Amino acid sequence: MYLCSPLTKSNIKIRIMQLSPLEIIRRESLQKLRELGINPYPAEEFKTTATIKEILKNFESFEGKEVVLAGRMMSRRIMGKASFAELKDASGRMQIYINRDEISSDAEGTMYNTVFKKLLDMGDIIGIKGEVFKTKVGEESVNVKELTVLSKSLRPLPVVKTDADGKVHDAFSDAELRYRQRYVDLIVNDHVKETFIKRTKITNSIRDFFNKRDYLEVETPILQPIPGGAAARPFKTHHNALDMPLYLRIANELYLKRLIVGGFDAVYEFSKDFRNEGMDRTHNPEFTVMELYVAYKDYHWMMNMTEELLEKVAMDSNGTTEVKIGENMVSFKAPYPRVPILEAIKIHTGFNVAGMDEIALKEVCKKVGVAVDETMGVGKLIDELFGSKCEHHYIQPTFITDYPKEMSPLTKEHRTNPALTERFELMVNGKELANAYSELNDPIEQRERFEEQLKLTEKGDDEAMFIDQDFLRALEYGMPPTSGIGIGIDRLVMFMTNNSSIQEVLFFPQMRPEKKAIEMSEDEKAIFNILKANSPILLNDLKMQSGFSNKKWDKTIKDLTKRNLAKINNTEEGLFVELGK
RNA sequence: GACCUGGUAGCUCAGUUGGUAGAGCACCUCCCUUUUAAGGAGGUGGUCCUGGGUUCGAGCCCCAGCCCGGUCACCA
Repeated sequence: MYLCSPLTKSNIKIRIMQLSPLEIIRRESLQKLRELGINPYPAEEFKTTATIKEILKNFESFEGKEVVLAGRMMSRRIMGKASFAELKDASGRMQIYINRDEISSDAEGTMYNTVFKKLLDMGDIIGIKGEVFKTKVGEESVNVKELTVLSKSLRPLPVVKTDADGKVHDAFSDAELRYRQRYVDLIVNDHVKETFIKRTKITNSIRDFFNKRDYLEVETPILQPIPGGAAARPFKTHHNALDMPLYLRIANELYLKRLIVGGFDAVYEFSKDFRNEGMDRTHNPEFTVMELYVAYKDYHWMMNMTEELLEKVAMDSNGTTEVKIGENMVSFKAPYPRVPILEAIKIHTGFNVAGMDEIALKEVCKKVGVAVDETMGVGKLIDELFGSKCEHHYIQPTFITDYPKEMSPLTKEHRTNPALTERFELMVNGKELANAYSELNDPIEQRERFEEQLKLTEKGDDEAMFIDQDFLRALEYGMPPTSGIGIGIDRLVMFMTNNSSIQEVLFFPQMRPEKKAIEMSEDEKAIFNILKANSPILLNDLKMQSGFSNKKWDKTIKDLTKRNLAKINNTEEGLFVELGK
């Protein structure tokens, strides 16, 4: 069965055998190209000699010279025997000039009059050979001598125009269409492409920083028998050969620590993690975290490293440490203030909650208007106070340090205060960007912490909590004192590219599936196939050929006509059935 | 999960108290050899998200649903 879905929200439901008029014209053009002996999808390599960016950057050295370019035709201005078009390659856009007498070898000017003007469309991928020149009005252009069809486009692209002032008209801006058809988004929205190029610059910058220090980039399992390292609902799957459940990782922390046990001094991984939870502007079911573990370091060292890293990332991706995020100017220039979480709460609520028990803390929460419930322990209450009363104040990068122990089961106890841990979160623009610890490496305490967590979650949590015995075994062999950090890469990219939605920094954000094609039943297919071969056909003949009973025939033909796949015409010659439009 | 916007031509969008569905661009035909949101003349194109209901009559009103977005809740 032939399926096609026009680029339109109202027709996201996939139509059967229905092409839009624009698509029909393009398919006819495709056929005519073939009839002219032009392969619309040639196999040969097309060797280019330059990119558009190079030409525009060094125009003087290219002017008057011959170049070969390939790209997508984004617009056309046809003026009789000559035309201008816009060619877009991976590096940029430039104008090309096409003259009938230059590109056509025959007297009829077939290449120009028929191929270029009639059979090519906006969106087609072409190759050109020609001479670089400047037009009368000073636009850098290529005077085309040879035109090659490299790939015919069968669907019309959205038409986006930019005027002389740089103002964009009729922008392709519908978020749903942009995310579902990111390829179209990337073709017509240059700034979208820039975002993703910047994303790669950011990850390259981080890799460069770590590799220069001889930190080892590693890969650890995505399929894990025990989803550890964080508390979140995992995606569950099943391994057939082993007949056992497996989980997509929610974090890679416990595996990286095993590698530190194994004797690597510093390992890092860009980890695609998966969490089976809600989706919103800042959460996608799969997302990227960069985790780094360095032996013989503590969280103070990690803060210094983080400052240095982010300053470099800002420079490498934006060329400056001052980055505009929403309405705020944020400076990634080191150093960043360090504020203990209890200090932050004191500053923003006026209450010193240090040493308070659960009852006293709940009292404070009530006074400052933070909702509480029975399941909340000391750690959760402090976290809640910080989250709702303090977090949003930290626009400039700030390390919030020394979180309560209860909230941090993988973190080493604070060297001077046993109620706290050696942990920091880096806040930027009022949101968490990174989370780091002096890692807990006491295997006995680690086991106890896991068991405490188990008790906490038993209170009324639907998230299954497992104790990873193998991880504990590894710790029992001895892990050096280590500091680790996780940086939310999607969030970092959002900051550096000034996007407020995670979907803008993921090529293919998760979406609900488009509506399924309406499948034809076997009976409908049978009728439809007869009809396809003979349309129009006398209704009685069609019925005879189908061999269906009266009832079956009636139902099937009614379903087909209802969906416009078939049409019944009452004429003087009799009742005819023909293919629907 | 709750609430709020929205869904109309290929794209971006109008659409009055409920009375024959509109514009710009794109597309098609014609003119045009340095234009640039090219221009001029003419034309084609619609499951008004889906399904019910009210009505003589629904793009518009009512009910249910679908999908995007936003806000909140949830989320180490």
